[in-house]
Amino acid sequence: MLVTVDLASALPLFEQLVAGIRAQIIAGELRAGERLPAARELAASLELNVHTVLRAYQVLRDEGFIDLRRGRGAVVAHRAGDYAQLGREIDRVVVEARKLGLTPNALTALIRKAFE
Amino acid sequence: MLVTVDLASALPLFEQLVAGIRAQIIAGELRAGERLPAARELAASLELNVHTVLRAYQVLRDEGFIDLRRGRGAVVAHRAGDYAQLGREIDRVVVEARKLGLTPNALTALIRKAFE
DNA sequence: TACTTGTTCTAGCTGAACTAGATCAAGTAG
DNA sequence: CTACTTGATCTAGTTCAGCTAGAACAAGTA
Repeated sequence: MLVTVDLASALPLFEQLVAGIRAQIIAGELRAGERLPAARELAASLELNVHTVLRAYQVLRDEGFIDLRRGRGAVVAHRAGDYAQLGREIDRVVVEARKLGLTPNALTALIRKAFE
Repeated sequence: MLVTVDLASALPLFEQLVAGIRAQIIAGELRAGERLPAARELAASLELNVHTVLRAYQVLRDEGFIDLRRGRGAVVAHRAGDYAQLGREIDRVVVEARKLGLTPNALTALIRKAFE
């Protein structure tokens, strides 16, 4: 599993981990039942604190993307739904936003408002 | 102009101001040339610090939504583009995300990645 | 039984966000 | 010219989220 982290980014480290792993699950690069590296292991390879990785794992669990159990580790959950259509919709909204010269922040803020 | 702020929100106050005003400009509720309240004035009515409002105004200026000049205040900028299509695309992507049980955070993270 | 691995707790550090007050500079209005 | 308005800039103190660190605990595995 390939996940990278940017210390200079404005996004919190645990959010970067969440985003990276979540994107891979949605893209099908990580399949249901597949096991993620142990938190201590991933933390060591990324030179992060265990707590940071664990927090990311807990967010992914809360969102339903993985299952966590002591002794067994983190496993990609079985999740219903086809993400292909979502990907196409996302591409379209990004194209439209770019056309209007919106910043990523502006677009995501608008979407967050529409989500309420 | 109606803008509200939620002290309990995880979003920074200045971001909430930016999002609120930006949304009104895009929705056409605030028109090009129209003047926003003076920073000191808006700060007083929302019980915020002037610096917080000024920061929001500066973000909106950086994004091209308003013009700022000393003595004259903040004025909605003339901006090309039709936002109706964007609104429809946003609605579609939100519907799709809801269908898949995604959280707002998950959706915005995916969009941010697609924007890169 | 020994090991793995997530869970929980305490604790300290850092930087962003917010507030506060003061001063400056560009523009407006009399 | 003068007084007022209003954004720009600077310093400074407080609070809180994020990150790190270390330890002990509990559920599961071999």
